[in-house]
Amino acid sequence: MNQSMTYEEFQEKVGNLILTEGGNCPVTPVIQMLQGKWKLQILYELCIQSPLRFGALKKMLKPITNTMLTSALKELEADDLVHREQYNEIPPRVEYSLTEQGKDLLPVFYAISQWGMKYIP
Amino acid sequence: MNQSMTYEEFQEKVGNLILTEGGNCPVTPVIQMLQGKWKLQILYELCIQSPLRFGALKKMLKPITNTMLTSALKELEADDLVHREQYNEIPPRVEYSLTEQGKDLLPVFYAISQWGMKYIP
DNA sequence: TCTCTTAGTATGTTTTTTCGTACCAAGTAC
DNA sequence: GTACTTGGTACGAAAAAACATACTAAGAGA
Repeated sequence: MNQSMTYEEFQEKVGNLILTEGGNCPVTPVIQMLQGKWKLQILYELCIQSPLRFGALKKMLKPITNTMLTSALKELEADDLVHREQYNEIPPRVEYSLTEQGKDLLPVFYAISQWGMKYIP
Repeated sequence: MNQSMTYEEFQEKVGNLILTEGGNCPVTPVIQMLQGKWKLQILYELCIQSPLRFGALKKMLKPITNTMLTSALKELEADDLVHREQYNEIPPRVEYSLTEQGKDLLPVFYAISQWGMKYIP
């Protein structure tokens, strides 16, 4: 969407879409999929830099615990947003990157960054 | 952002931005502000239809409880994303709408809806 | 042999969210 | 006088999320 779309245009476009789809909303399930303390953060880090190893990701999201990072990554993988590549080396190496579906979330992060640049001091 | 921006272009643009801002990232704080089970849902409902009364909002987010809706709305109001207009009538009437800052989140929801239309069956 | 490495897992506990129920004001309709 | 209305609040209980800590494999280097 270009930045010049008005509120009313959005209501018309997306609002009508939702009404005509009969409850099959294209936004609500996505919101739910991205819910959780770390998911958006992880996806965003992988937008900026990719692939990233488990340890690197952990360092970037600093106060995160192993358990949290593991479980969030598993869920993102299950939703096919993140790809996990395991190399059978010692010590182990695992690299995480965005899938095509994950990369398609870029416009979301771009829109967020636009808002942030306007309003975050 | 137009849909044709590539992953690499985003990395370059936003990635450089973050590096040059020295940790003052325009995305992370926004993500955190929008965190919580109901906040994005509420904002989205107010994108589609506005203003909405407390009761109407509650109906749209159906399994939500009074407590949750109240606290989420308060936080959104504190972040100046949602405006609360109280009419002194009996029975009480309170209407919620997006502020200008709130309306500026439209591109985010538009981007989400684009993703949803592509990938949600 | 001892230590270091990485990418986790297992466990139990603490902290945070969320829920459920009851309650309020104060005017209108019956 | 009774019930109904709305937009909440208060409280404790239940559920969920997050945490800290300890542990693993299996090779490299000292």
